[in-house]
Amino acid sequence: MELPTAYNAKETEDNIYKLWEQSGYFNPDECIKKGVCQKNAKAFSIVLPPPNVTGTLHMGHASMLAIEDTLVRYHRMKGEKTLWIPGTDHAGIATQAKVESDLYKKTKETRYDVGREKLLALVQQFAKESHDTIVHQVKKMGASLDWSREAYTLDEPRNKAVRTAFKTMYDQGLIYRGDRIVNWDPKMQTTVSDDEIEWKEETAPFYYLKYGPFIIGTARPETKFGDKFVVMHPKDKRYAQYSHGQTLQVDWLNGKITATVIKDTAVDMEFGTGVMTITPWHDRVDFEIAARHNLEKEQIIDLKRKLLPIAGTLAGTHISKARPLIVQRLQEKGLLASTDATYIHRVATNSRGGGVIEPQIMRQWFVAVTKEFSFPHAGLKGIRKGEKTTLKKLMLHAVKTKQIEILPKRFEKVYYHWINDLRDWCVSRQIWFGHQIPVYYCTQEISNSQFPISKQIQNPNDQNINMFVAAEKPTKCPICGSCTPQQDQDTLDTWFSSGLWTFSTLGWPFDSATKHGLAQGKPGQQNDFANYHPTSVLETGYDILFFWVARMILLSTYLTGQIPFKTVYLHGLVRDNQGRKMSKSLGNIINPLDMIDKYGADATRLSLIIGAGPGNDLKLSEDRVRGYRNFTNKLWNIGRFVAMNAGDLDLEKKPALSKEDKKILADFLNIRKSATKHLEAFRLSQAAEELYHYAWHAFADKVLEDSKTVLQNAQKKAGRQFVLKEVMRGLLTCLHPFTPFVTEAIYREMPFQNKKDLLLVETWK
RNA sequence: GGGCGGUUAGCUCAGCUGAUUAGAGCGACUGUUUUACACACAGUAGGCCAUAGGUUUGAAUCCUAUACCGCCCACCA
Repeated sequence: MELPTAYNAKETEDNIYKLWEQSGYFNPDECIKKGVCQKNAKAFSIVLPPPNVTGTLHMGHASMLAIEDTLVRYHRMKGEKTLWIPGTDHAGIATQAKVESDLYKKTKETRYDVGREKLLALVQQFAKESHDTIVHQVKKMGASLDWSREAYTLDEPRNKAVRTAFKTMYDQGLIYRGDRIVNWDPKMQTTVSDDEIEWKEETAPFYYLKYGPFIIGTARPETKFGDKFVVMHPKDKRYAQYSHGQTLQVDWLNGKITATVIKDTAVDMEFGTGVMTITPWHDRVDFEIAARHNLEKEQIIDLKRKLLPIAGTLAGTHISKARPLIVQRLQEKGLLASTDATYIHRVATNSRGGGVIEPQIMRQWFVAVTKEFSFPHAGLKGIRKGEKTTLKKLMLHAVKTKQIEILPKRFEKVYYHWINDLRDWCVSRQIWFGHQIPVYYCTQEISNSQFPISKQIQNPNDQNINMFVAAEKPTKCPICGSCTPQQDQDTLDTWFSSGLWTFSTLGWPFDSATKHGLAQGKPGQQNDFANYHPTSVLETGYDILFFWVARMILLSTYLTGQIPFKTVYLHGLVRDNQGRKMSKSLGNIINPLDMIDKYGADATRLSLIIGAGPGNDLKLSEDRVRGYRNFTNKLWNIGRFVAMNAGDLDLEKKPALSKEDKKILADFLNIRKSATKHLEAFRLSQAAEELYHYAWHAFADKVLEDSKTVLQNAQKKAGRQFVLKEVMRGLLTCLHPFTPFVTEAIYREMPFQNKKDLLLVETWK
């Protein structure tokens, strides 16, 4: 057959992907059915970190897909029962923020203008389109995912898992409702978790104010109305004359107030004057000081950042307008001692497209990470059923006992450190797109109450609400027996549903009678959890170690009694060739689809694998991709040479091999052995590099060149032809996980004996 | 403030448990259109492996310190 002299990735790849999909081999059940995998073979499973349905894939996703697909293909070719589950993440705040911003740009309407139902319809529409784009891109990369098991963090089976998880944790007291200080985003009108905060540096005037005999400093004079407590370090000699609990009359913003002296070690004696007043409602550190001394807390700023009646004449004024007025008043009253205009401080913002965070004390739902409970499962190594533990301890336990290994190892330390400082996790959000909290209120008892629950902040001590938690929507109220209970309007943090990902995609929760998985909802796949959990590898970027990896460990160990995965492989960030983050504003984004279009998916994949170690950032340039495109072409021509020169070999009898022939075979076997070793140790880069080097500079440059003369010799010809075909077959097999398209395309043209229908399921010995 | 990582050819990086003439890719230069491939081939140039000490028969590799670059966490009113 006449083959073109240059490999054309663009014309080949989509057809090859179709062949793979049609073969069914991405689904391990099909592999078993068709006999390319044993039913009792060792399992290898990965859940794809679900991309957010907020737009399109970037190079980071491409790198993730390349790494995972390489591992998956390798293990599939090793004959393991291999499952890679695809899915997408609804990404609550991020997605809703994107749709809200698009809506506002288009029609100048806010979410409150269009209402919950219409906004959700818009979000779902956007999510659907985004999903389709993502799936298309994922396929373009050649990812061998089992699409028959595709999941979505917000679909019905996952919703069932979320409701069950919430209910289980609530029943054991690990989810509770509490009035605590949270990060409130006034722009998105929702709480956000500690991890979702991004600190931005800002220069703002810093004011020194006279507070009775003291000088206090602040960058936020608008919070100072209610300051009745003045705090200093108990060992500060400068203020030894003042004693804890002592009161003094102070002339303040709205006239005379009674101030109380508090001594607390949280005060830094070196900073400023060593004295500060506190605003417990709007500052975490102040909140903790107030909690320690049981001090009164007062709200100053409302949820829209407007001042409350405590501000007197300024009540109802937005703080951005109020601030200069307050400074002016301070000046008039002679309370302003001095101003430092060059003060640099850091402002907390919502990294998911929101605004400046205003801490607030609010009634929200929390996961208790330090509360003791008795462990409900048997089978988790090192913890007995009924043993007292905490969620924090579970998270530490799984890694400390080496049941979970984090690569690179140095991230284990980072992980421990993060857990040690972990506070209870606020899981309720006031956005509309997400899993609605499975909490219900009896409408008989709370007829005057307002929903959503966050609005009840005006009356935080109200304990009269009759509520209950249910995994299934109740038809009749179990409290009054007659009303239709109303569901809480809040939604859950998106990471709560992604934290269940390894098992919510494998059939959890189970029907207690049949032990069959319910979430999967497909007959024949009910044993997915038994077969594939814990998953083998969790591969993701190191930037979401805390957001996601830690939470999966928490939720999986607690809810299933199993670790979610055995190995965590953390890849680095893909940066531009100068080491800068890729961003729209810098205009340095390299789009994976562009690279695939120009150079092929194989070249794009190699450029993301070679030179990338776990945890290390990768600098990518178009030159690199072009270089690997050249390699795919080289490989194609190696294939052509072998097909042209060894095609007429008699397949029936094995010819005699010369010493050189044997050496060539042995050399290749060494390379394969080494590649195997590297892959088992997750050194993908090393494996790919050695194979690359062998194919080009050993097999092509030496063996093929030498063969040109050997093949002229009638005695030696058959032996050499045999060797060329053997090595070619092995080389295609070993390279297939890295460059699946071109190797599959060559394989189709090769005159091999007992060829499999696809290289995809050729055996890696 | 605490922690972590990096510093090897012009650029991007390998170099795993110490002994290599210190490597690869891209780029540069010279030559070659040879019937697998010019997206190629043959060759050339280019490195006191950040700095200073130490351990060792032997260090790019292990230890200590310093400098610079980067990242993460905490956060000071």
